[in-house]
Amino acid sequence: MGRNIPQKPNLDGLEAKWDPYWESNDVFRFDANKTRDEIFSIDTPPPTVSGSLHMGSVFGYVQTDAHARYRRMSGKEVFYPMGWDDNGLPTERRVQNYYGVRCDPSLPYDEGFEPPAEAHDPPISISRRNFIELCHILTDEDEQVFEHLWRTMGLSVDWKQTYATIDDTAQKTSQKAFLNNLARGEAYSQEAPVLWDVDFQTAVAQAELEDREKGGAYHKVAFHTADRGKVYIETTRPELICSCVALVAHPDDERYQSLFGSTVTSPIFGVELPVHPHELAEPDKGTGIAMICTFGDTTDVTWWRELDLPTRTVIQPDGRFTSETPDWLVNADAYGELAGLYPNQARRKMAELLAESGDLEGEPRQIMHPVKFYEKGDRPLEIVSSRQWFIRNGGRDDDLQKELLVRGEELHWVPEFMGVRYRHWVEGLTGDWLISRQRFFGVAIPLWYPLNEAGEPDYDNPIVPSDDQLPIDPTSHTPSGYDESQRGQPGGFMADPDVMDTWATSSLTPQIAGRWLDDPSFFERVFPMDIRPQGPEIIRTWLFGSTVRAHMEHGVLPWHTATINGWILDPDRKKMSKSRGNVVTPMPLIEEYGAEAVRYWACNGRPGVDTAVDFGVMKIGRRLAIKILNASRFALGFTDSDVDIAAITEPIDRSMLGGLASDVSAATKAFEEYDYARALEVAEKSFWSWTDDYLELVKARAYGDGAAAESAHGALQFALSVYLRLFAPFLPFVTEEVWSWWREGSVHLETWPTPSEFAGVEGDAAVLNSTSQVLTVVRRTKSEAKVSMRAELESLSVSGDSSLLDAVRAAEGDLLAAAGANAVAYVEGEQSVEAVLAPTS
RNA sequence: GGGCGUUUAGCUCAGUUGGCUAGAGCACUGCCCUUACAAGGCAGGGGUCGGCGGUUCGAGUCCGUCAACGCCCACCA
Repeated sequence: MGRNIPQKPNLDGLEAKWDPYWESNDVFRFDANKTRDEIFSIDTPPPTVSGSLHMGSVFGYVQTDAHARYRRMSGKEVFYPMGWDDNGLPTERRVQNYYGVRCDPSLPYDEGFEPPAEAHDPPISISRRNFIELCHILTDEDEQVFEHLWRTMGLSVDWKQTYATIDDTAQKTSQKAFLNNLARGEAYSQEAPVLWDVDFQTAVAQAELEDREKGGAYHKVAFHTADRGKVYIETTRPELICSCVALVAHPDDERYQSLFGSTVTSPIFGVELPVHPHELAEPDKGTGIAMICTFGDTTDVTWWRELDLPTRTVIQPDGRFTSETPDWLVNADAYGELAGLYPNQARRKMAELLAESGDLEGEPRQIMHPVKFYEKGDRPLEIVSSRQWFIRNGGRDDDLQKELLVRGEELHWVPEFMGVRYRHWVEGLTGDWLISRQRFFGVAIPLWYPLNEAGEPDYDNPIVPSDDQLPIDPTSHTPSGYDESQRGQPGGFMADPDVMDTWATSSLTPQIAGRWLDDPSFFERVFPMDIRPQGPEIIRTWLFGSTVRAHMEHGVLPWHTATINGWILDPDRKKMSKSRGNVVTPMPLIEEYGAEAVRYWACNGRPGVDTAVDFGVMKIGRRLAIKILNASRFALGFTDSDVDIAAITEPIDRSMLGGLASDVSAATKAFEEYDYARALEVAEKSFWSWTDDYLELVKARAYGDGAAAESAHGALQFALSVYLRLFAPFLPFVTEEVWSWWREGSVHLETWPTPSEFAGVEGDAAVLNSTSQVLTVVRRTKSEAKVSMRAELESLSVSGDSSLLDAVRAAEGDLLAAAGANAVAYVEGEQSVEAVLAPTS
């Protein structure tokens, strides 16, 4: 076998060389003919393609790839698909900004519409179908950018196993699962107050909320009692006085006992309002008595529901105050000042009105307080009553909650403490999972509603499509038994206009990637999956949602293990965010340091541990990769033939292999525990001592000939084969490059090294270890004397117990050559080494 | 207010069931062109392991407590 070893090997171009090779040779192709126990399946997170690429996008994926490569080498058939999460709001928002368009569902489809070459300003209004087409065009482009990144990073994905959360399979899967939920009573629709984003004009779910500290002001406002007295409330939202339905105080609050059961009238508007006791009212908050509006916050919703209060809505879905004067206002004149305003404008106006009327006590008191936002939104959420679809998630059902908590305990969490986040989330749920969104680019709720003779929909008896019709868009498909001309007509039907939230579809990634509906045999071979790798921030959404869906649909956990990666921080250990302008993107780093270096950095981050982008670590990774090239060149440079392991006879050679065998065990154990970082550390530490000590010790012998030289050649080849395989999960390009110098096929399809390979060549690790220690002293002596490492020794004396002396004696020839000594004196006694330099002539 | 995590050399981090004379890399200092590697190698200096208190023959490692930082959750009138 001829070897083709470059004179001056380097890392440049390895990504571009090996990625196409792997693809064209089907190296990572999944063979679905294997049985379930032969398969290792991965529920890869589908990245949001419309999102920005940053180091967080690389971090977790590389860690998962290391697992995938390890399992593949360990003999598993690895199911490693890749999905793209392209449906949903992020894509819509990106399309709006990218092209300068707005979706207007009332417009007709324009067949000849050409997307603007650059963002149009002001935005063009286009039909829903045109808008969706643009979403597809742009996500296709975004997906290519992601695929290019993943390939450059060397992810060992089977690129024939891809899906997108908006493709037909995903839509069909999502709709079928929803219809199953509906049939089993796990999905239901309801008219109810929901959290509402006024910019996107859609409902949002509890899982998508975040609190932000915002400035506000307490306004102390007088309500009037029947006996012309005043009762003060404090509110940050005086503009909602017109939607006030009651006052509330704690039942034990002495101050308000006399008011319970009586009524007060609101300032400005003169509306008569009851005063109720309720446990949730906190005596020490504000004045201890609060106004209940429909709806100012989620507590209002609780009071409204529990006290059975009327609904007086003033805020419209677009966030403005209604332009129609509400009919419940007694003094309606003032309302004209508020009509059409946004809440913050109305708040200022209302404060003026209250000041004028003398109902505002003192100046508003400025405070900072947490305000609920949609995580992708820019303005505070409002609460709007509307009809929405929900999937039960245990938020309103103790039995289901218990079942889901048990699932969380069954799941193997890596690291273990991440399971706590799941438990807390499930325990803290306050309602079912709101899945409907009043948006466009998503999987449609696959339902129609019959219209009665008055043209009103019967929401309780939706018209359900048959399985073979899926996927459907009810706004363009006609339900069977009806004619399209009956759409919107009395006695006819109407489509559910909503789409499902992205998570309602991505919670089914195991079913989508696993071909649940189209190929049951395939599904059985990959599901439940082995691992779900993901970030910690989506435990409450993706992980929990997936658990709910699999629990309901299949009665099992969707995976055996969840590996949760850490959070990525910028080089200054700050959270990366666009607004901070500290987002680090991967491509420039890959160009500067190489993909292997970035992979090395990612694999150095411990499982679940927050990790800063660290160029220093990348440099180390790059240096390691270069070292592998050079050491390999050395190890393979002596002979073109494979040396039989029987030729490995020298004690130090066998000693080196003995030590390597235990390193292999340690790395394997770490990988089995999903600790890729430890596996890398073990391999790296072992490799550096191999190059620093063993290679130096055997160098002279290896350059010679005869049996002693052949033993060294054999040991070098043997060890190199092991090291390349140990590093293959982390540094796939450089290991493949070296493998190609002397072996056929891909190193990534080779067997993971096992201790049994070492049978017959294992020696006592002490020989190499002891000799290395002696060599270190020799080096120190030379270093302190400031002479070359090639300087000759006049004498070399080793003291220690007999086992140490025997160990060194076994490697004496190599030690003499590496140390530059003529002889070693062995002395039984205290352990020490004495090296004396020869006088320089 | 509750929970989880982190706190080890100037920096970034290891340290697996308690045995450590506490490690690595970067940075710093010195030396070495040695035929795998100068985009390198060898060697060196540098730490009261966040504070306090306990358990133990022995604690970076276990327990309690406090503090700082980060994240998550919470009804935000």
